[in-house]
Amino acid sequence: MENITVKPQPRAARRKPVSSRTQLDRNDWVEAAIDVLATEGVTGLRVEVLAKRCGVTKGSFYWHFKDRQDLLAAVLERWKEGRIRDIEKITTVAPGQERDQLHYAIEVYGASRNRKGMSIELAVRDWARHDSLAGKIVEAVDLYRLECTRKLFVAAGMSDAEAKSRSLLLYACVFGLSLMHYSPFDDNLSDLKQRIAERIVSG
Amino acid sequence: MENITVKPQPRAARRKPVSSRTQLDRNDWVEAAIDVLATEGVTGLRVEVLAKRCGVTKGSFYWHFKDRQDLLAAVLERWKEGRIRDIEKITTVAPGQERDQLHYAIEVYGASRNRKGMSIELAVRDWARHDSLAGKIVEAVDLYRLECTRKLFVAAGMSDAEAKSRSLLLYACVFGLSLMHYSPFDDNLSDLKQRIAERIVSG
DNA sequence: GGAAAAGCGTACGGTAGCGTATGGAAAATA
DNA sequence: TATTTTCCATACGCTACCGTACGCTTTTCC
Repeated sequence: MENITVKPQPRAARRKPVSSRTQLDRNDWVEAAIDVLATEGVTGLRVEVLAKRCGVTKGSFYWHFKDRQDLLAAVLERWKEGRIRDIEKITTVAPGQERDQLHYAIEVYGASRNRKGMSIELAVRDWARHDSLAGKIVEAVDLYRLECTRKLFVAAGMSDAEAKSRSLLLYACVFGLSLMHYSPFDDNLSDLKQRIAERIVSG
Repeated sequence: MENITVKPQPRAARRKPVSSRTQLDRNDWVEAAIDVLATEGVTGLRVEVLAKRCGVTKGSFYWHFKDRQDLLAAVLERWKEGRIRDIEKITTVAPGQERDQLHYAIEVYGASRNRKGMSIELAVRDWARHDSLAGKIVEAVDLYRLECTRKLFVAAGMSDAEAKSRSLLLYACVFGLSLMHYSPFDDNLSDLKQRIAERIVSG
C-alpha cells in the first residue's frame, strides 16, 4: 500500500526517453524561448512561432503552460538564476587576483563569443522598460552583480564608496558599449577597450 | 498658360491654418509617432493606434505616408537631425570650459527631466538591433557624438588616443546607466554619479 | 494487457493590425 | 461661384496571433 502515500513521480525524476519521440517538457520550451528572445525580442516571442520552431503545434504549448505569460515568467526566472550563477562563478577568486578578475569580467562581457548572452541581456532590459515583473528581475540581477563586483573592488583595496562607484561604472560601461555602434570610430578598437578597462579597474 | 510650368506649391510654403479643423501634416504624424515610440517602442508604433491618438483614422495616415515603413524612416531621420543639433549645441564651448561642459553633458543625459529623450534613445537602439536602417542611423549619430566629445577631451589637454577612449567611455556609461535598475544599490546616488563623472572626465 | 494519464494535433472563434478602394467634405484656386 | 486639390472616413479583405475545445495517440502504471 505504499504507493498510496507515494507522491506522483515528479517529471524530472522519471527517466528521460533517449530519443523515442522528442517529447518536450517545460525546460525545452523555456530554452527555445530564450533563443527566440535573443534574436527577436519579447514581442517576437509568440506562441505559434515558438511551437513551429520546436516542431510541434501550440496544442503542446498549452499543455505545458497556462498561457503566454506563464512562459514569459518562466523565461525571466530561468534567466535570473543563470545570471546569478554566472556572476558568482566569475567573482569568486583567490586573494590578490581581484584586479585581473575584474579585467577578465569586462573582457568576457564584451567578447564576440558572448554575443548571444548579450542579446538576451539587452532583450530582457528592453522588456523591463514595459513590464514590471521583468523590471524586478533585472533589478535583482543588477543588485546582485553590483554587490559581487563591489566586493572585488574592496578586496583590491578601494574604499567602499569608491568600490560602489567603480562597480556601477563597470556594468554601465559594459552594457552601454554593447548598445552602441562605434566600430568605425577607431581602427584599433581593442586598444580603445583596453584603455577603458584600465580606467574602470585601475586606481 | 504659366500654371502648366509652375510646380504645385510645396506644402511648407502654404500658410498654415491657425486652427480651422486640425489638419495634420507629415510633421504632426512624425512627432506623435516619436511620442508613441518613447513609451511603447517600435513594435508598439502601429498605424491605427497612432491614428487614434491623433484623433483621426488611418485613412488620413495613408494619405501622408506610403506605408508604415515610410513613417518609420521619417521618424529615424528626424531623430537623427535632432540628436546632431543637440550635440553640436552642447559641445560648442569657450576655451577653458571643456571639462565643465563634459560634466554638464553627463549630467544632462542622466537627468530625470530628460526621461523622455532617453526613452526614445533606448527605443531607437533596441530598434537598431533588428533593423539595418535604424542601425545605420544610430551609427551615424554615435560617430558624430563621439567625435564631438573627443574634441572636447583633446581641447582639455588629453592625447588623441586617450580622448577617444574617454569619449567612448562617456557615452557607454550614460546609456548603460539608463539601462540599469540600481536605485537601491546606494542611498546617495548623486554622490555615486558624481564619482563616476569624475572618473570619466578627470585625469 | 487494459485503464489512466500524459502529450500532442486540429479546428474554431475572436482580436488587432496592415494596406486598398472609394466616396465625401473642406480648402485652395481660378 | 465653380472646380480642382487636399484631406479624411468608412468599409473591405487579408494575415498573424491568442486561447479553448476536443479528440487521437503514446506512455505509464497496476
